[in-house]
Amino acid sequence: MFDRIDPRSPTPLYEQIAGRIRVAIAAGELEGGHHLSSVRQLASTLRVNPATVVQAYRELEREGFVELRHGAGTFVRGVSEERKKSERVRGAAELVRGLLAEAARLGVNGEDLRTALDHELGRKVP
Amino acid sequence: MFDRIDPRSPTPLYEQIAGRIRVAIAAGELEGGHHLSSVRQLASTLRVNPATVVQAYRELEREGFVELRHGAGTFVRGVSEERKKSERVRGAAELVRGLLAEAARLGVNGEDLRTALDHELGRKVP
DNA sequence: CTTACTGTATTAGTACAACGATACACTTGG
DNA sequence: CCAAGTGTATCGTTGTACTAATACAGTAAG
Repeated sequence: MFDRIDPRSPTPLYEQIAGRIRVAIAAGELEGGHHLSSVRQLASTLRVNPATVVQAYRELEREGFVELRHGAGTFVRGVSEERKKSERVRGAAELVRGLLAEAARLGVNGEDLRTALDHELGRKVP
Repeated sequence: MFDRIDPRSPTPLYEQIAGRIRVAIAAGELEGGHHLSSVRQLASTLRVNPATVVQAYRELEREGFVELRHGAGTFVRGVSEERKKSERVRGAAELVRGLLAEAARLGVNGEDLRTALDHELGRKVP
């Protein structure tokens, strides 16, 4: 799962790590109860400090994707399809609100955004 | 134009300043040729360091909204409606691409985004 | 119980953005 | 010309995000 991780990327290491695991869970590749690599193990694999992996795991914990159990390990949380969907909706709403705030800052209105989004999506799924 | 500016906001002072002026120009409240407050004057009004105002003006200059003339002042650039529109479209496209990247990171698909956007926009203009 | 594994907590170092202070250089009106 | 106003350039301080280092504490298998 971790073929390439880029220390020189502007996105922080812990974000890269969390990102991979997050999408794996969201895509259903990792099911509930799955035992993730230990902090030290993954850190060693990635040639990264254990604290960095911890930071990634903590972020995923805040988001409800995993559960850290002291002394036992880190496990993927079981999430119902129902909850997955509502989580996606919540996430989408949050992203869109951020987008609208940014847009207002730039003097771009909602209609322009909708047009742009349709355009981008249209290109990906013609 | 600058009733409140918040030093404790997570958005930097210079961004707040640039933001106000940017939307004022985009909205047509400030026309081409308009002489903006001098760096020191605005800094004094906002109780902020002149360099901070400079940073805001520079950002607006990079974006093509204003022109800084050494010894003379800072002036709003005349922008055609045509260009304003294309700028908005370009800005919107950029924002949307950023949004899609974020969404992918979180496992949120484009359809969810479109739904969320329509929802947000619908609420504002029922 | 002991050991070898797990996560936890605290601290430090590095890099960078933000903001401010100060001296410099150009423009314009008198 | 010159004085008052303008932007310019450079540096230092501060705060914060990121990463690492190291010592601590819980869990579970033997």
